[in-house]
Amino acid sequence: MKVTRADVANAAGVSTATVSFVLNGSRHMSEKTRKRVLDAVEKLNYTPDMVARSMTTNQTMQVSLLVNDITNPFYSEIVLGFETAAIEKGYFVNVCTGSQDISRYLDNYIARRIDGVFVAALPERFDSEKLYGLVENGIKVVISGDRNIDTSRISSLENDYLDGMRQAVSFLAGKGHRKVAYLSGLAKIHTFDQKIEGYLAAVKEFLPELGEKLLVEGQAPYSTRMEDGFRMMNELLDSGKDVSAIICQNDLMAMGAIAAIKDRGLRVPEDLSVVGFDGIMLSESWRPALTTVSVPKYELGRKAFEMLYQNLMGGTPSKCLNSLELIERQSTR
Amino acid sequence: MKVTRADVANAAGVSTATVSFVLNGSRHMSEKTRKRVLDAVEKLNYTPDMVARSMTTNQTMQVSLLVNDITNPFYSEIVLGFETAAIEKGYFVNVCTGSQDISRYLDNYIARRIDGVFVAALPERFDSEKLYGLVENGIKVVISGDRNIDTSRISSLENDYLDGMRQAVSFLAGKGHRKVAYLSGLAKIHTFDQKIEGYLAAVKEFLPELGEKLLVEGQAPYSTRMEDGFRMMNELLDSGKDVSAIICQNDLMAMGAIAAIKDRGLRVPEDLSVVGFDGIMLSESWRPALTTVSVPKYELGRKAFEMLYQNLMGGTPSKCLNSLELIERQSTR
DNA sequence: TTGAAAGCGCTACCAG
DNA sequence: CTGGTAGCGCTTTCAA
Repeated sequence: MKVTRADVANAAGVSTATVSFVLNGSRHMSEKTRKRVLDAVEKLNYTPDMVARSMTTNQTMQVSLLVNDITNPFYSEIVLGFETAAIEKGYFVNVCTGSQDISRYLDNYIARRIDGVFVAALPERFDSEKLYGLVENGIKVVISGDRNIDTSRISSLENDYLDGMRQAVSFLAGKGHRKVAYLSGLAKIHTFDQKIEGYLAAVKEFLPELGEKLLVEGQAPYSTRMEDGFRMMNELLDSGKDVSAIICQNDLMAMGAIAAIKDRGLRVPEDLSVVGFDGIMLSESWRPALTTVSVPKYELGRKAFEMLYQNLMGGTPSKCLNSLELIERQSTR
Repeated sequence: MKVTRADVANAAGVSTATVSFVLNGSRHMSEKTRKRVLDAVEKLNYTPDMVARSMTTNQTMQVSLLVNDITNPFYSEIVLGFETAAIEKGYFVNVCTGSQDISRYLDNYIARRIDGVFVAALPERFDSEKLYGLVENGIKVVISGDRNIDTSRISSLENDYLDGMRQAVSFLAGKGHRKVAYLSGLAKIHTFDQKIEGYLAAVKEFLPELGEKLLVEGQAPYSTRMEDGFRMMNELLDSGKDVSAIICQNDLMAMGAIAAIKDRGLRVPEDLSVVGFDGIMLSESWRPALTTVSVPKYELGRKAFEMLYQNLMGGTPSKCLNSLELIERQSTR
């Protein structure tokens, strides 16, 4: 029923080995045989079976991208960049949404012999030993978001959030803001939100007089969605603390925060300035358009695949630090 | 190096067949042997190789979800529902973003022996013969968005956009709106945007006096993103046509349209009412919060997998029509 | 320039 | 209740 290599060989009057050689171009064949085989392939409408091929080549030509939360548009563009680069090199891409237990995906990678993975999920959500487990099983991995990783075994692709936060605080301070709050949305464990660290350092540098730090933490493992921004902004407002500008962990939270501000009859940026992070497409169409510290998402996705690919081709794991750029729009004054 | 079935058999002092039987529970084994095998598995840290297994079982336990545009949050929730249901049944899910040539994904499904696919991409973007090609290769498929599909071969899961549009127009007419426009964003080929058909019918029913139809079409294959809504709204406003309410193909376009309206100093809903489609999470946090015809996205994803699963278990392709619900919020008056 | 055949790791039929 | 073993479709070494 299913057309196989043998059928093609038969139809072309050659051996299965010959068919392989012409199909994979792994050996020079006479033009005549080549044509005979190709004609047979065409006639029988033959499609090579990647599963069987994987058995012998020991590679699946499948790479995976594990994102933290597919619901956050931040990841969409990363996915696009990654996929585009991967397809160019003939890989099939597998995106995993992060909606389930992360370890589960990781186990599957081993069982399914995925060639490489780009993990863009919060390291709090899984045991990083598992990552090294992948490596031991011959799977190449690139991670984004865990600065404690052993870069001799796993490639690391980070964004310079320390500097990004510095830009944000410095920008607001330059506009005359003295009371700048940060809605983190991540748990206290500072290791995972470098932005907290960046905020603390930048406040010290630019707003030394700000006594009590206006830092709002989230709940474990993370609460960085739009509704979290909405809720946390309300909490901040309810607390009666004096604040004139808010920095949010990401654009989604910033949007939620703005909704909360508007619902109280306050205006952005007249009464309160808001800056986000990520620079998702939505941030531009949102009204007021968001001032945000933008991450080069598409490029990040591409870069991640490139790092993976180098590793796949025999190179050693590498590391890379992306710079961020503040984009001024309408939500700040 | 890699620990295999044979190693386990060896360590447990049994045959590979025995190992298979206890691991798959496909035959009853004595408690003693069972334990011996399980211990060996544990000790050697053995993971079954799904690739090899696929070779013999002729199924990969992998299903795929092909969305039109991962960038549209509408799909995120569908993905979540689909994935959750699939994982419950032990399937590995593969989401394809739709950023590339759709046929390419389809070809890959065959080569990689994917068990089943849920296609939620616009049928304009690929040759539907390809879909039947999948079926011929033993792949089960569920499609959403093509009402012309042969449901004896492919399962169909549609949303009742005809009724949804009827609800939208009737709702606006009930509010006293006489000049209701529709920003479609899809090409003229009415077959693919049932909403156009619904709009025309509903206008005829509720607004018979509306002479010139206020229908703004998009460019092929589709232009239904936020910036398209922004652009099309500007075009409509520039045209000087008299209009008091706008229905948009989806929420994203509605948001873009609102941004365009606000940029002209007009207000929503005071000057213009706007209703969207889909009911994405964002639509609730947007200000003004969007009135929208909501699609049960998570449930739709789940349902899609269930249909696929029935088919996979030997059932015949089925069909299903989802009802929609209008949610009134702040963008209409 | 081409072919034969030995696996890759697993399942499941046929024996015992 | 357990084992032997023939494949699944493909690649690639070794011979011809």
